[in-house]
Amino acid sequence: MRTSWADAVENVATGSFDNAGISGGTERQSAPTKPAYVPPHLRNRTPASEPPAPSLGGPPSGNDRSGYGGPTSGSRWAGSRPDFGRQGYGGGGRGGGGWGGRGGWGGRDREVNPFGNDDVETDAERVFNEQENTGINFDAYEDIPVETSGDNVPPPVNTFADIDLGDALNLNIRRCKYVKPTPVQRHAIPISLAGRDLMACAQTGSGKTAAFCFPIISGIMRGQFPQRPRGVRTVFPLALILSPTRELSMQIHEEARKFAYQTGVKVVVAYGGAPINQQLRELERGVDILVATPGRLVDLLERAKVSLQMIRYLALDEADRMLDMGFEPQIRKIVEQMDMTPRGERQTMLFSATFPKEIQRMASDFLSNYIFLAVGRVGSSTDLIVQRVEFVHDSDKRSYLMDLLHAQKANGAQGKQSLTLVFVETKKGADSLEHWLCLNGFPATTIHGDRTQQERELALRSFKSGNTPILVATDVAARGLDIPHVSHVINFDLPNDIDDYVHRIGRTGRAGKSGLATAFFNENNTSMARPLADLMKESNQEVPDWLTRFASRSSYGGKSRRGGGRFGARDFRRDSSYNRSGGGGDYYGGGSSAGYSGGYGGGYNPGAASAWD
DNA sequence: AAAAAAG
Repeated sequence: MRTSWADAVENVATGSFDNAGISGGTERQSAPTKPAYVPPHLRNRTPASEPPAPSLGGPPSGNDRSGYGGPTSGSRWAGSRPDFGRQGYGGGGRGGGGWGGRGGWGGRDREVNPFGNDDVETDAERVFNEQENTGINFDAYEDIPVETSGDNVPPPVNTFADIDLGDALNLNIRRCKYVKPTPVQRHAIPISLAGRDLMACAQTGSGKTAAFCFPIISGIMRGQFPQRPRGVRTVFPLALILSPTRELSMQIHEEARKFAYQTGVKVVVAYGGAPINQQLRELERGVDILVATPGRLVDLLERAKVSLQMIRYLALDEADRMLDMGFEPQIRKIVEQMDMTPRGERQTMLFSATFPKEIQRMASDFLSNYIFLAVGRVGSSTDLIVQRVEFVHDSDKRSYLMDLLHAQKANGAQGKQSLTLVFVETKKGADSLEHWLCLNGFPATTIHGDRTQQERELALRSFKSGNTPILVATDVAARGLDIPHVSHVINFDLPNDIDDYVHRIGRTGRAGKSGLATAFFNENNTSMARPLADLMKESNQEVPDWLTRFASRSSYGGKSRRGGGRFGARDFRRDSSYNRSGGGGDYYGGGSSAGYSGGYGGGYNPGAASAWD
């Protein structure tokens, strides 16, 4: 079934795109004819040396589609790849030449080096650093449970060298000291490079950001895009990355800037709570990839500072959160009611560690003939995190907390570097606990949505640096934040959703490091007893007897169990209750997907079913 | 019921 890379790509190019659901309802305004977009790596070349560009001329979306659908076009998706992109931007500095492509860039400022120093390490250093930097037992990767479903799933790769990401990006990968792709990267990158939509479920701390950034950057470097209008005050990013919190957007931006360094791909971030004028100035200097939180983006769209009509890539990080009750209307507005390129004509990638079925169903509105990917963690789920639950009445929580913090301090072995993240339920509770900790001589700070953005960022910096090694946080810090050296996550108040718990404890045990998670449980948390006990059992944790008793007593109103504990979720399309609806044709390209008719995706390998069924 | 996200 799986053949070669090129075949897989070819299959995608020649048939299985779902175009059916799109052509009807979506009418897009024709943009005026524009000169062809010059990709960054070609900007200082003479026309004679350029590869034949697909003819562009009509509406940007329509003909770009034919551009990557056509097998002979030599487009960025197709199997036939001209060698542009492989040379001319390799040797470190990308040389001075004035770029013709973008207006007003003649005196373009020098790109700030996002890496501490620009040296690419020697091989000896690389070997030395390999374990320290990855910390992951790569030998165990063979055992990692992986589930894919959907049509013609491209096969995974084993090394970055197996994928042609381009010299500039490869150099940045080395600068980041990434040696091997993580499991989610091994699977997700080929899928994205093949132009497919993707719903990816992978554990916290498993390299998801790079998994969606690499294909986006690579695609923009190679892509042929219509020239974006200049001289207007509206900017036209090619890629949009949305995340649920400002700090996470900042973090993604910082990472993406490293990956995009010296590729000519410009990454800009926009989020609320910060002066908009500075962000506007950044935008006006040019943007290929926009990283944003929903509120600020809607603001920018309504002011017509940003247009989404040239978006080719849409990525939602923490996608399940983005589509939950609070966020969903805003996301729907951005994706469906503004001028966003319709699904099928853009590439959409959804990533999260958890993916409830109801959210998957909603998310499929944004996707076209997508591949579902679930990648487990090395070993069993959350193997690297030791989870403890203690029964603590609300009135005793503070003194219990103090005991834990004293013990941590006395332990000392982890030293100054050891950080403790304390989650509470409410903003008020966060302030009050921080105040109390400080009164009692514990160096604590707090982050939550009632603090100013400046205070939030200061708190996070102070925590990261070890200056205040205790951070009291609401769920604003539950997802995605990569904070090295968090050795202990304390759920002072348990969340009401097991998925939130999973994300919270995922702030420790990152990048192969071990971590400890302690939860305070009492009679107010009975609804969490069952899912918590199940989760702990699945991750080989010791479940206290009293919790088991609570679990068996509690009626079960929560969400159904995750697939065997190896994954955050499984493809809802494989759930029989969704297959009889007949709406399935929506997702599988209106019959072009013979491989799926049995209920399993064409790329699914039946021989391995016993591993997770 | 709370948290996040615009000002």
